[in-house]
Parts: sequence; structure tokens; C-alpha cells
Amino acid sequence: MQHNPKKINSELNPNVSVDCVIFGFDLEQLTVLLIDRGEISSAFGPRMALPGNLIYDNENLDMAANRVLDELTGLNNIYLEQVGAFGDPDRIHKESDREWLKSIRAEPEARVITVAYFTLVPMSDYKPQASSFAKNADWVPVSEIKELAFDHFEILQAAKEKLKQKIKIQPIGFNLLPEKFTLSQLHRLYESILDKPLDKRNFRRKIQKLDILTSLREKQRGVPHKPSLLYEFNEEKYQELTQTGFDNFGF
Amino acid sequence: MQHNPKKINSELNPNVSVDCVIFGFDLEQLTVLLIDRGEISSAFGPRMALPGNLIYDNENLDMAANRVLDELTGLNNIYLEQVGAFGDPDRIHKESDREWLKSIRAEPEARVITVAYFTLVPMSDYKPQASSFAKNADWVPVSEIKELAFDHFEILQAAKEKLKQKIKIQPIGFNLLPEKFTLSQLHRLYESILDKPLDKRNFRRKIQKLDILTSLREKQRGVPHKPSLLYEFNEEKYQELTQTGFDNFGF
DNA sequence: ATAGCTTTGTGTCAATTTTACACTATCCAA
DNA sequence: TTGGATAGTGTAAAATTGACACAAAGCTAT
Repeated sequence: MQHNPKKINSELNPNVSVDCVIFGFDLEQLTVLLIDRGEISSAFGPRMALPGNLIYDNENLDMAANRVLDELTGLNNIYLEQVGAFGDPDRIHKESDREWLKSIRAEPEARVITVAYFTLVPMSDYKPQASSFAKNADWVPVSEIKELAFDHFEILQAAKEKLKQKIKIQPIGFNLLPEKFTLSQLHRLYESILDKPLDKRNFRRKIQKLDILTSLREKQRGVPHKPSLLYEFNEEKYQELTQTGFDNFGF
Repeated sequence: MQHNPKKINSELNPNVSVDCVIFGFDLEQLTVLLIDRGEISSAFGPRMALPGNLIYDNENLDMAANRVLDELTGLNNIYLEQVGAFGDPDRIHKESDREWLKSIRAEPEARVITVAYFTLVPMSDYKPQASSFAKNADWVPVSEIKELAFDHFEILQAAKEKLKQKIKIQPIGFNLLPEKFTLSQLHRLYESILDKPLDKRNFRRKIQKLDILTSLREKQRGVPHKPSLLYEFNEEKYQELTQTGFDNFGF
């Protein structure tokens, strides 16, 4: 199910936009959902951009970010967090950028402040269709992204850093995994986000000691090797943990 | 030296403002520099507000925040960091708020997004004068603030939380202290920011082990008790430390 | 069916870090 | 000179971290 622009009767605010860094995890590495602006815009700048749009005057910033996410992927109830506001006066400097902005109904003359968000989606919940609504979106491994349109690369960096800090404090990584996952997958996830290797045994010991995972009596199927046990995140146990004032996972 | 509005020839952006949470430390507790909007505005809402203003179209967000700080206190080169963007459509709901906004040249009808910053100033560098430029500003202990105008209380909370997290990662606390300070003052500072007691001996041991302080051969003077040794923050030593990938002070 | 490939899952020991805790030293003021 | 206030210091037990290697389980190809 895809997209349905709401609030057509409200005014777009020409000065404020939101951009979303939509993180996914392909069980190997961290990825981001990018939009291909097509060959037209590519003459003078990178084709790939973060999804984003201007905000409506009757929605708050979080709502706008959720709307952008919903319009692109059809997903709701997704972990979402603000990264911050970006807005140099010369943020949009290329002719191609102006053209692109016109195409999404933005006023290319005005100075635009953008509020960046990052969201964590279980990648299995959204597979871009070649035929999906207008936009040409695709998952791209973070490590392969060297440039983006506008100031989006800078925004991506900031989002990665924020995610990195946040995961040391709250177990938000689970939002990137399917409901049932293996410890190895979780391990890989932490390594990709923290961008450093973590000793396997020490990682498992640390996670298990936290006691916020439910171990299922179920194994992986169809893998060409010893199948792993599956686990679920245990929200209740985590809430108990936070009651104690716990706010440091020590990575 | 006080204030001199620059960039008068540039346009104010009616949709975007910055607000500054200016933190100080009176050697006892964390404080914030607030503006008293006066009795006129107080009929329907709290008198005290964070300093802030609309941004000009030719300045970026950081510049705008620095300008607000400069106009109010005359201070430059101050530690400054973005907290985030705030902007519910109904952010400004009270009649008194609208009046107040008019008085600072803001367009009270328009929906305003505000970008919040926090700054850390050595409190001794700015003592509000009763006769200071127009605005009636004063240091208020954070613990005594129960409400603020607009959504400024919410912003303050966010700023406190950001500061708390940040100080666990970078030794920015020194920006709140005079150049020469005692370990007890630093200790108190960390306690106020983290909002929890820290064992004196353990704190001192931890700080000293980091080896980012220069111990001066100089003592406190005029205190009615055993005078403390004075220390300076050693920027070079800290830079060395970060080279090692260090990013966790373990509080 | 077997051999080989791949990933899972596990324990220990040494080093480091954390926590809890109490008394003497030094200066000022009365 | 005494009393009041804060500075400054050490240790022992407990917890955490970091480094490290091999057998078990399932799949695949022969």
C-alpha cells in the first residue's frame, strides 16, 4: 500500500522542509533508502538524495517526517528521531537543484531550513518496487555512499553519528531487525553502527547479561551451516532495566 | 560592550527563529540566563523566556545563535551547540505571546519554527547590569525553573539532556568554569549537570587519571577553610587523548 | 554416506575499573 | 587558641573487560 498525500487543503511552508535518513540493515551492513533524482538533475550534481519535502503549516515537525516516510514507503509507527536543523543560506546552490526543487513544488528562490530525521525500519518491511510510486527509491549500503545532492551527505554523517551515540544509551537497534533474529545478526548490526569490530564472545556475554532478550525455542532454517537460535527483544524487561536508572550499554 | 544589531539590510525570515539556552555555573549549581518579558506579557503566561530572535536570510543557524548571544551579553567565541528544531503549529497560542512577538518584530500570525541552541559561558564573564540594553536578563538556577514562556520549558529540558549526554563524551564542562578552578568546583559542576551525586574520591581519581588537567602551583585565596589547589584545562593533552579514539568519560 | 564448508556457541584467566568508605591537614574567623 | 569548613588522600572487595580456540551442527557437493 502506497502513499496518499494528505492535507492538500493546507499550505506548504516555503521555508521549512524535513529530510529523512531512513536506515535499514540487510543483515550484513547498514543501508539507507535513497531517491534517484534521475539523469535530468544529475548534470551538475549527485543523483541520489535523501527523501524529504516541505512541511505543511498545520503539521508539526515529527508529523511531517512521518508523512515523508509514509508517502515513500507506506510505513507507519516507525522509530523516528530528530537529528537537527540544517540551513546555510547557500544550501541550494546548483541550477540542477533548483529544477529539482520546482518539481516537488518547492519555491527554489526562498531560503530553506531543513530539519533532518533518522528512522529505523526493518528492511524486510519495505522492498522498493521498480514500479513504485513515481520516485525511484533504493537501499544503498552506507559504506558505499560517497556523495549526495544538496547538503544531504553532511546530514547523513550527522545522522550516523547520532545513531551511534544513541545506540550506546538505548537498545534501539532492534528496530532495524526482524522480530526474530539471531545474536550474530545483532552482533553484526552493532558492529556496523559503531563502525568497529566487537569480540564475539564478549558481545554475547554483555547482551545476555542485560537480560532484555527472550530466547525462543526455535532455530534458523535453510542456512547452509549450523542454524542459530532465534531471539526476540523483550520490551518489558528493558523497561524494568531503565527503572533502575540504567542508561549506558557500555559500547 | 553591548550589542549592535548587524545585518539590518538583510531580511528577517518570518518563519524561523533561534532560541538560546545560555548555561552558566555559579560554582554551586547550574544556571540559565533568562529574559524577563515584564508584567505586560505576564497576564496570561510566564514572564521568563529564553533569549531568541528571528534569523536573517543571509546568516546560517549557528551565526544567528551567536548573534543572539552577542546581542544579549556581548560575548563571542562561546561554546555553542544545536539542540534541535521545535515547531508545533500551535506553538504560540496565547494572546500575550503574540504581543510579545510583535515587540521583537516577529510576525505573530506566521507559524514559527525555532532552532534551539545551548551555550556554555563562564558565568564570571557576564554579570547582567540592571541598566543593560533594554532586555532584563538574569541568571536563574536551573533547579528553580518550573515554567517558561512559549515552549521554552520543553526546550530547556531538551538542552539539559543534551548537555548531560555530551559531557559524558567530551569535557565541555570547562567552558562553564573560570580558567583556573578547583577540583571541588569541577566535581560540583559534574554533579549538577548529571544530576546525581558522585563520590568525591572516585571523581578525583577518575579525572586525574585522564591527565587533561594542568595542576598550577597556586592556591585559592580568601576562602574560610583550607584553600584548594587550582587547575587549568589542558587542551593539548585532551587532543592527544582523542587521538586514541577515546570518547567515553564513563560517568 | 561421507567429506568438507560454514557459522554457532561456549569458558577462563589476567588486567582493569568500579565502588564504598573515614580521617587528617590547612586555612580563616572568632 | 579554638572551632568551623573544606581539601586531600588510600585500600580492599567486587565487577567488568579483553584476549583467546575449539567442538558441534547443519548444509552441499561428490
